Amino acid sequence: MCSNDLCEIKSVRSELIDEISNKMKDNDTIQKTCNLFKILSDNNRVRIILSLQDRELCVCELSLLLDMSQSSVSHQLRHLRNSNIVKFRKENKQIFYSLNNDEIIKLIEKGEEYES
Amino acid sequence: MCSNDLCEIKSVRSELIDEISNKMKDNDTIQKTCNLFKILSDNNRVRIILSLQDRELCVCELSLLLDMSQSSVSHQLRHLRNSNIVKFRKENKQIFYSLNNDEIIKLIEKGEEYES
DNA sequence: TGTTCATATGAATATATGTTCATATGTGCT
DNA sequence: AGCACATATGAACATATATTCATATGAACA
Repeated sequence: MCSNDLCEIKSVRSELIDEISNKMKDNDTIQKTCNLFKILSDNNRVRIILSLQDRELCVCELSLLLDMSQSSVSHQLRHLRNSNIVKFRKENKQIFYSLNNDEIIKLIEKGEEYES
Repeated sequence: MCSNDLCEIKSVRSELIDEISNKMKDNDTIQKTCNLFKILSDNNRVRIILSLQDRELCVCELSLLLDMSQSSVSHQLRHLRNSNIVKFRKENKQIFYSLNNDEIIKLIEKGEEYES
């Protein structure tokens, strides 16, 4: 028997559901992970990250390399900054971006390896 | 010197950009990876996947467990089916969903481990 | 065959997100 | 001080996506 108002189903295994619910990861943890994956869900953002592997590039070089407008690159870099994925360094008029570390590359590669 | 119309920047390192461009991964590969990450960018979808680890559940059990409407669960399961992440089995009136394999769990855990 | 349970699905809605456009900020140079 | 280069940013716009609502489909059962 099932006494919920979400659905009328009678054949729910309540004990199993309770058990899974208790073992379920903390929602904040899941949300944090999802936010990271969301960063990696955009083609242009991933291409920016891949471009910054092993070197630093300035905004216009990224813009030129990836065929994106300067504004678009800048907006995406802001997301990557906020997510602590990239850092930057000012040199004269230019701002050079680079990866904070290689962890993000490894994660992308794990995604790439999935079912391939 | 730089002869592009994307930006007016003169200090672009053209040779470096060409080199990176040549080494850049195939765009289809990147897009495919991004699509996978996009699947994992939604909290409810990830919770469905985590719930299906080690067992099969029917739609209403998922709905009850995750406090989502039946319709919403069903829509999300469609995405997971289309991405080949889950499979299903019919038993009488119910449809039991389960993971195709554990690769997706491992990927989620990799994301969780990132900067933690 | 009519009813209930279980799930799927299309349309509508609200929200989130990426890009563009215009402009602001800031640096170096003449 | 004025100008060109380099980047950042807010607003507007278009698109994508998640949820809800209503309804369709389908199986079991009386």
